[in-house]
Amino acid sequence: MPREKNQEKRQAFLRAAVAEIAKSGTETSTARIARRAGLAESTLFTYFPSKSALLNVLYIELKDKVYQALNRDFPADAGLYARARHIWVGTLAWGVKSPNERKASLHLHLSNAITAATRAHTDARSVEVRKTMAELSTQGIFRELPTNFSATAMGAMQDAVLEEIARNRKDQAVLIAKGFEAFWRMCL
Amino acid sequence: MPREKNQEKRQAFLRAAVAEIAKSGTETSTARIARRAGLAESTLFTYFPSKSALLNVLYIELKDKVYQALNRDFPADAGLYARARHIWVGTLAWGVKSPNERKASLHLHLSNAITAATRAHTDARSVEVRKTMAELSTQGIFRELPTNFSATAMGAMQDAVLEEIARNRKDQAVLIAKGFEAFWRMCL
Amino acid sequence: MPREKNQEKRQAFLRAAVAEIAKSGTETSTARIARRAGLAESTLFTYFPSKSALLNVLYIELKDKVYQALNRDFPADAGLYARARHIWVGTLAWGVKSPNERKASLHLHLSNAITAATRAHTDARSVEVRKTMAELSTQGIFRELPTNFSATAMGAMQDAVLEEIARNRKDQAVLIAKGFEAFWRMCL
Amino acid sequence: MPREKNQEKRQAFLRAAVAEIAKSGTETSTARIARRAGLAESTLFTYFPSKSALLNVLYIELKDKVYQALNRDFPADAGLYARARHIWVGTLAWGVKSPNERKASLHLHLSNAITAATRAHTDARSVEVRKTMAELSTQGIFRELPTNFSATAMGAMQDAVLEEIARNRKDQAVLIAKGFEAFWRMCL
DNA sequence: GATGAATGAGGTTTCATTCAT
DNA sequence: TATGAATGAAACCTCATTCAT
Repeated sequence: MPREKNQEKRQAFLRAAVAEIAKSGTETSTARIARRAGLAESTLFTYFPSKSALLNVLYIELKDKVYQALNRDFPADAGLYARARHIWVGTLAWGVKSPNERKASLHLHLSNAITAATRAHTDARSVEVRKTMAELSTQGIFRELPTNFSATAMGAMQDAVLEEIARNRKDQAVLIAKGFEAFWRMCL
Repeated sequence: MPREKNQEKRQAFLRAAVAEIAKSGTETSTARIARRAGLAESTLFTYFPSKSALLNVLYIELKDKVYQALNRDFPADAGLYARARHIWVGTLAWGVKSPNERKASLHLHLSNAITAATRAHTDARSVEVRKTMAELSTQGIFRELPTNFSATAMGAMQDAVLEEIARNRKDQAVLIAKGFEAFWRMCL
Repeated sequence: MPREKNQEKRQAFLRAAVAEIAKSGTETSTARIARRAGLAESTLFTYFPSKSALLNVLYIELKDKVYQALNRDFPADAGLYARARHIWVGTLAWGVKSPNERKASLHLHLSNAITAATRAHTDARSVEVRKTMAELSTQGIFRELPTNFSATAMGAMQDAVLEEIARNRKDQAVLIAKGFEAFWRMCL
Repeated sequence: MPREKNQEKRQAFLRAAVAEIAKSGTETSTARIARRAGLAESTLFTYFPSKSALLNVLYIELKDKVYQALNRDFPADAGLYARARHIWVGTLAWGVKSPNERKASLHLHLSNAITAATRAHTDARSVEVRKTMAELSTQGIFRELPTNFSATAMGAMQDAVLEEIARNRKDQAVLIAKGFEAFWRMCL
C-alpha cells in the first residue's frame, strides 16, 4: 500500500480546496482546486469519489484540527473560568493563524453538501469542550436560557472578535482578552 | 394599466428567490427560481436583466423591510437601553416571522454578486440604528474594543437567539427578552 | 385602409433595419431594430410576417432604389462608353451618398435568408443595365470571357473604388472618374 | 504521446467549421460545428477556449495556407508581370481547389470576432505579395489612384473570375489566364 | 392597430465525472 | 497511479414569435 505518496497528493488537494473555498465558496470548481494543487482534475477523483466527498472530508479534518488543539492541553481539572478561557483563546488562536481554514470552515458549515453524518462525527471530538459549555449554561443569565445557548453565544462572540481582528491587525492579544471579558460578563 | 399584473409576477420571482436562496444559497439556478415561481425561466429575464440584478434588488428589498420596520416607531428620544432594546426586539421579530427572508439575507450578504452600490444603498436606511450602536460602543467593556464591535456582537448574539428559537419554538418572547438581558450585561 | 400611417411605421422599421444591419449584419435582433425604430418589437410583426420577410422586402427596396435612379435618366440611345459610364457613376453616387444602405445591401446579398424569388425579382428592374453590360461583353478581352464577366468585373471594381472612398474621403469625383478609366481600359 | 489524436480532433473541428461557415456564415452555432465534426459540443471547448478563439485560429490557418503557397516558389527576382501573374494564379488555384475555405475566409474577414492581433499576424506572412502590389501601384492608371487600389482591384477581379468558374466549371485555366490579361490591361 | 407580456428553442460555456491508456 | 480526453447535463441568457388586451 503506497500510503506515503498518496497522502501527499491527497493533502495537496485538501490544501488547495481550503484556499479556493475561502476565496470563492464551496461552489468553486474541481478544476480550480486541481489546478491550484498542481495536479490533474481527474486525479482528484482517485482520492475522493466525488466533490461532495472531498467537501465532507475537508470539513471533518478542519474541525478535528481545532478540537485536537483544544484537547491537547485542556485544563480539565481547572475552574470554569480557566476552562472557558482555554476554549476561547484556543479557538481564536486557530482562527487568527489560519484565516483561510476558518473561512473555508464557515462556508462548509453552511453548505448543503455536508451531510448529517459528517456533522455528527464532529460532535464526537468535542466532548470536553461541550462539557464545559454545558457547565457554563448553569451560570447567571444562561440558567434561564436553553442549554445550547452558551455555546452558540460564545461562537457568535468569537466571530465578532475575528471580524475585528481581520479589520484591525494590531493588538490581537488585547482584542482576544477583552473579548473574553465581555463574554464572561454575561456569565456572572 | 398592466402594472398590477406586472408587480404580481415580479413579486412571485422575488418570493421564489427568497425560498430557493434560503434553501440552497445564492448559487441556486434561475431555472429553479422560475420553476418555483410557476413561470418560464426566460420570463425572469423580462423582469430582471440578469441573475445578479435580481439578487441585488432582492437584497435591497429585504434590508429595506427590516429598516423600515425599525425606523417606523424608533424611540429616538428615549434612553440608550430603550433604543438598543428596540433594535434587538425589532430585528428578532422579523427574524422569527420571516426565517427564510433572514436566511436569504445572510446568504446575499456574503455573495460576491452584491455590489458596493447596493451595500451603500442599504447603509442609507440604517442611520438611526447605526447612531445607537455607536453610542453603545462608548459603554462598559465596549469602550476598550473597536467601534464596530458592539454591532457585530449584537448581530452575533441575535444569531444565537434565532438559532435557539429555530430549535425550540416555544417561549420566543422569553428567549428574546432574556437574550437581551445577557447582551445588556456586557454593556454595564 | 389606413395606408398612410402604416407606411410611416413600416418605413421606420426598414430604416432602422438598414442602420442595424450595416452596423452588425443580418444577425442583428428584431429587438434592436424595433428599439432603433422607436416602436415595440411585436409591432414589427404586424408589418412583416417574420424577420426573414423583413429582410427580403428590404433587399428588394434597396436594389429597386438603385435601379430606379439608374433607369430614370438612362441614356439609352447614347454610345456604349456613355451608357457604361452612366451605370458606373450612378451606382457609385448611391454608394457614396448612402453608405449604410450599401453596407446593408452587401450583408443581405450574402444572407441565406434572401430567397431565390427575391433575387429573381431584382433582375427584372435591371433590364437596361443588363443590356448595356451584355454589349460590353462583346468588347476587347471580354469577348474571350463569359458573358457575365463584364458585369461581375464592374461590380468588383466599384467595390474597390468605394472602399478607397471610405478610407479617403477627399476627391470622390476624381476617384470615380479615374476608376472608370481603369475599368474602360479593359474593354479596349 | 497523445499528440497525434489531439491534432486529429482539432483538425476535425477546424474542417467542420470551414464547411459550416462557408454554408451559413460565422454566426453558425458551435453545436452545428461539433455535430458535423462528429464530436460532442463540449469537446470543442477543450480544443478552443471559446468560439471566438476557434474563429481566429481558423482565420490564421486559412490565410497562412494561401501565403505559404504563394511564398514557396515566389519569383522574387522576376519582372513585375511575372510576379503579379504568380500572385494571380496562385490565389486562384487555391480558390478553385478549396472553394469552401475561400468562402469561409471571406466570412471570417468580415467578422467582428477576428481581432486586430489576428489581422496583424496575417500581414506578416504577406510581405512579398504586398511589395509586388505596391510596385503595381506605380504603373499606368494606378499611379493616379490610392496605393491600396491595385490590391483591392486585383482581389475584386479574382472574385469575378471565381464566380465565373463556380458557374461554369470548364476552362478554368483559360478563365484564369484571360482574367489576368484583362487585369493587366489596366496596368499598362 | 399597437403593445407589454410571455415563452420554447436555442445560443455559448462550465462543470463534475468517466474512461482508456 | 495519474492523466488527457471526452462528454451529458445544466448554467445564464437571447431570440423570434404569439397572444391578450
